[in-house]
Amino acid sequence: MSVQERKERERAARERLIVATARELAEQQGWDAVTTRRLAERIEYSQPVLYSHFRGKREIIGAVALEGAAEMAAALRAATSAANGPRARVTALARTYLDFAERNPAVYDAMFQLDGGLAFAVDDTPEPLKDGFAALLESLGEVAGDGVHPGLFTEVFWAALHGLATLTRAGRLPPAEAERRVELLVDRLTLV
Amino acid sequence: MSVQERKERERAARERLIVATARELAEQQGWDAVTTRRLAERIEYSQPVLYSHFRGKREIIGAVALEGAAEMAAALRAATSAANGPRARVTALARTYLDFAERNPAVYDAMFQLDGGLAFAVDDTPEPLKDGFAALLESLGEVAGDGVHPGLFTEVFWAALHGLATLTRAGRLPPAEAERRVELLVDRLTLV
DNA sequence: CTCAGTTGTCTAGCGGTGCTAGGCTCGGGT
DNA sequence: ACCCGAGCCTAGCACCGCTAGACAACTGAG
Repeated sequence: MSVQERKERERAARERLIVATARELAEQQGWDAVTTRRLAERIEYSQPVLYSHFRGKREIIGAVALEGAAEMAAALRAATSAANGPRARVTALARTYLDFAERNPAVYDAMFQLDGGLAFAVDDTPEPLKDGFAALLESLGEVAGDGVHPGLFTEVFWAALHGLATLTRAGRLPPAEAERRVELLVDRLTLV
Repeated sequence: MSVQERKERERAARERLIVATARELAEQQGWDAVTTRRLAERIEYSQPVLYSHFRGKREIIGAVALEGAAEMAAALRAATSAANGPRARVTALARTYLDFAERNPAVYDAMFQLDGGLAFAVDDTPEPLKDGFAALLESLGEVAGDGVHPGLFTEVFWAALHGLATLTRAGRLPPAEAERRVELLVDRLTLV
């Protein structure tokens, strides 16, 4: 039976290699450069091997997105747990979110711009995505204000962060004033 | 000279036809379905004709985006001019913005999600785009609050709207509570 | 009225894409 | 020792954006 186990381990390792390589290639040259041929060449296998792990390119993007969601959730929790008081936590959260988006543009795209075939905001949403939202909710729920549903508030705050992240990166907003926009957003949206 | 003028008119008409057809096809079946072949077939010309009007597909997307920006600016101005008082204007603005994004998803994508080769937030930004931002600024500048730069406030508010629009349409936010999110956003961000 | 030249359009094709059918090789179980 | 199936690759499909080059039609000069 050990042979089979070894094969499964190797298979799992190769799957991680595919996802890591796709992510790396996307960060280096953008998602347009992540073609099945190039990806296959980089992992030193032929194209069809990719399809024995994933249904298609979309699923590979989805796998990168899930990896990114887990990382982002961890980053957000690390930042907020190091801050004192609700207000400071929210500021740290916002900065960390935008920082993550700026430092990992390809991963951020996989999560929110591209079609990775992932289900959001429904029952069978993958765990990392739910957990990412939960990480936001933990800090933002504190400052929603009385009578405001924490989930709804989190959605609105998140949408604002997402808008800032995407518009800035797409050149729709000048990057110079980014920090002042964050301050304004936190100032206005949070109570306390 | 009249012959030349007629040809120019026909040429301009055909260019409008290309843009209108691209937009229609994108709204019907998504931008993925807007291929140069299909587009050429719909306008009943061969592919190369497209390239005598536009440098490439990107420019066609850009043309749809400009058309959309002009329409959106007009819609925003119509909505805000019909509302009484700064606060009501902002609410009307937000609703109209999100409504436009929902009703014209392909056009909204052309404006803000896809690469239409357009320059934003710089000197040689095309007029319709500047005007769209101006339409936002007219109503939002009123409620920025003392000491807050109207342009900066407009950028933040716009980012929030953009985030709501894109996340909702991508299935990242449940559509049911959309109206309550707008109310919350306007409540918190606007002073007065 | 003829004819050269320009203008406009088309056919055909290049190099790329995501994806898959079918054959080959090689290792494991009997 | 042999057979068989898993695993991988080569080759190819249909499509993509884009373009070179041939051809037709119209313009304007003689």
